[in-house]
Amino acid sequence: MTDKELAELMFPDVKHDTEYYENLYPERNLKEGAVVSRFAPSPTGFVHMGSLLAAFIASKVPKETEGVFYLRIEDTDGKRTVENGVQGIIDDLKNFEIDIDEGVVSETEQIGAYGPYIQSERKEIYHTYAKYLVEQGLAYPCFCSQEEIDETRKMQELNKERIGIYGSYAKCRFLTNEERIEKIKKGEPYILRLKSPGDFNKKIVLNDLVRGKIEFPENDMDIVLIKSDGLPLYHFAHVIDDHLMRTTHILRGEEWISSTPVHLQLFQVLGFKAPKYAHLGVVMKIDEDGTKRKLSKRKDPEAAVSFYHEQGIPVEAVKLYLMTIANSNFEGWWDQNPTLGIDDFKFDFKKMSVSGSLFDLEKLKNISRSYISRLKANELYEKALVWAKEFDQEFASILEKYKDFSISVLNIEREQKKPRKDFESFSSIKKHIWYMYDEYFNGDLDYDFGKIHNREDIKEILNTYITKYFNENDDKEVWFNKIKELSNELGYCGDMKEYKLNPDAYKGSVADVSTVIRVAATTSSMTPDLYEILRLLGKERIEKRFESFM
RNA sequence: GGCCAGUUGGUGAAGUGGCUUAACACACCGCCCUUUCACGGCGGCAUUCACGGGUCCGAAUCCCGUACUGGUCACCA
Repeated sequence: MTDKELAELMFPDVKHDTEYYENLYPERNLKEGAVVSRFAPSPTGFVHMGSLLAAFIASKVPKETEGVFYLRIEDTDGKRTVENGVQGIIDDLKNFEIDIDEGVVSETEQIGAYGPYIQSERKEIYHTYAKYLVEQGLAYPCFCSQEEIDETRKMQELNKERIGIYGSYAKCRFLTNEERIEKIKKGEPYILRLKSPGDFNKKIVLNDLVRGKIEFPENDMDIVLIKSDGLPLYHFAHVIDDHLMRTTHILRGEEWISSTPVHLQLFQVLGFKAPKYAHLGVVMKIDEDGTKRKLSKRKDPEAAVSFYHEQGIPVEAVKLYLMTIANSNFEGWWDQNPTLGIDDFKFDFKKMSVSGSLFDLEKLKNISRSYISRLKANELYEKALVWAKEFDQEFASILEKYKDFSISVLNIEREQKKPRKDFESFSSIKKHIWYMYDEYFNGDLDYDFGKIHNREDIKEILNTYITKYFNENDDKEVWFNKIKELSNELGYCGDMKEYKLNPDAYKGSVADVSTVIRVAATTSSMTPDLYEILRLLGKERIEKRFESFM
């Protein structure tokens, strides 16, 4: 019996030969140096920081080289897939403005000429290549039961041997085709294994784009190619798909490094040209017990990419953060080129950190603060509004109702060489400016006065200010001079330097007087420029607030 | 346990044999500026690059060993 007959018996449904698919999915006609890469998650729900980093880099490099970035769904393991998992991934990518050129664009839609981009829809393709391997005598059916495999493992553990199906442990490898065919005809269940040509004593070199040369023993395990459910194992699917989709660069997490020898071998056995590999360091977190570990979807809410979307951390800020993790020279570059964006920066694999970096939320927030501070007031307004419409409708309606006013509020101490950096996210805006809106400025308000506690003193300051010194039309200098006069009139020191020299000679200083006005108008002793705030609030509102306080 | 990789301050890191008395950024601390809070400015924060040996006139940088950390060893991806 020949291998061909065996193959025919095992894969009776295969209609085409491998040539057919090679022609169906021809080499891409791209310019020299164009990178084709992909993001290929399994649909387990949402994207987390670590995968987002991989997706981000994988999308950036093609962008730089006029290549192609596509999304493929790896759902060959039914147990892993989660309801709405695909949609979750698509949403997360969309939220972070990682655009795909090809692949799965919605639960029901795929675009591009190299599909299908969902592995469970590619069964026939895998079978075609599996059949080819059987025909060539490079793969064989294995009839071992799970129990037998476990048995072998136990024995190997006992003898301190390498664990796995290789050499003489690959029992079914030595069956004759007659025996194989007979078993199949009897209906014995089987899977497909690679007849590994590798030699454990020989070395194979992986030239990783990030890590450089890594040397491994060749793979000699007869790994599973097709599972009993007829779907391929990851390794097999990866090789077939990335070849047929003409991927040039595989960017993935470092957890894949150790299986790369298997992949390289598969490429070779199938006669494919192997792509370039770049294994990215994973994003880590310090656990409660002080140890480093991979950021986990289940344990760490901040690992979910949707968390940042909800928090209103601008997508640009997250990308900026990822870029600084990916290439540490980016931060300095951005500082030198504040008007340029990530797209203008050239990513460099060699500058990528090899070991997994700790996820630093503080740093992210800081970057977010800087980013927001560089926005024009109207840009900030628009972005904040988009966020609020999704996560804080009440605030959104207020922003819309008082559009110009809101932009003015957001503009306080903004468009200047060193703008304020008090908003770390869109969600934090409200807590900094709520008092500018009467809708929020009511009910039981909590006034936080500084040094001056005496109610009579406070009343005196407010009364004198509003009756004698307040004029809406004053410019800032006049205004502040009046505050000084007011201070002097009531026994506070109008000059800070003088006050610091002689604090005991006065009831307090102009700073204390300002604080009283500030707090009466806003309840908070920590606000940006008082003059601007009073100006925007307007006389009527200020009077009302002072009165209601008194 | 086998295989692979990594180890520079609280964090991210620069650094590829002399220019390093170890950049820069975040965090933290101090001072200054200042009508509050911020912003900003200045300064502090690793006598030392996991440890031990070796090579060399010279090592964070090269070699060996040890320790520790991470990854991986499935009909998961």
